[in-house]
Amino acid sequence: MTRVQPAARGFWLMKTEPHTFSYDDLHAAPGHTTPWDGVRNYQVRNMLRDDFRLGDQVFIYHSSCQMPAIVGVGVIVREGYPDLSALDINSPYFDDRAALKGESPWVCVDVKALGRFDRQIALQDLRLDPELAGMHLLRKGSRLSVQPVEAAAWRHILSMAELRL
DNA sequence: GCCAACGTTGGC
DNA sequence: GCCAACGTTGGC
Repeated sequence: MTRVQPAARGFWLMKTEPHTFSYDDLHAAPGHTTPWDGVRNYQVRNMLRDDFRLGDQVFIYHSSCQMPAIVGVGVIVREGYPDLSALDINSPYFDDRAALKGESPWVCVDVKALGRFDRQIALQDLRLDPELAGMHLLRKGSRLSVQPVEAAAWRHILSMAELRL
C-alpha cells in the first residue's frame, strides 16, 4: 500500500506598500481576509496560479516606506482564481487589454492575517543576518512582489520576530 | 530625486 | 527573433 504524502506547506513573502494597504489594513478587513489582487507580473501570476496552496503561509512585507520590513504573517485561505479587478474600469488595477478580451488573465488568492510581529524585521536586519544570505528578497535586482521563502529562512525569521503561531 | 535592474512593447 | 526605447520597482 502506498500512501500519498501531503504536500509540504509552502512559505512565501508578499510585498505591499503600507500607505496603500498595510498589515493592519489586512487585519481590519472582514474576516481579517482580503483578495490579494492587482498583481500584473506574469512570473508572479504563475506562482499564484500554480504554486500557492491552501494553508501556505506568507510573510507580509512593507515596501516603499520609511522602514522596509517584514511585519507579520498571513495564510492562504483561497487558492488562485481570476482577478476580475482587471476588467473593472473603476479599479486602479484595470487592464485595458484584458478588458478588450473580456477575460482576465490575472490571478489572485485570498490572504488572511494570522499575526503581527511584536518586533518588525527590517530589511536592514535581514541583510545583516548570515543565515539569510541568498534569500530572494536580498538579491540584487530582486523586484518580484511575491517570492518563495525557504523553510529554514522562514523558521529563522519567525524566531527573530519572537512570534508564536 | 536618483538610479540600477528588470520587464514590456513594438518596429523592423 | 532582435533590440532600442520606455516603464516600473523599490532601496537609498
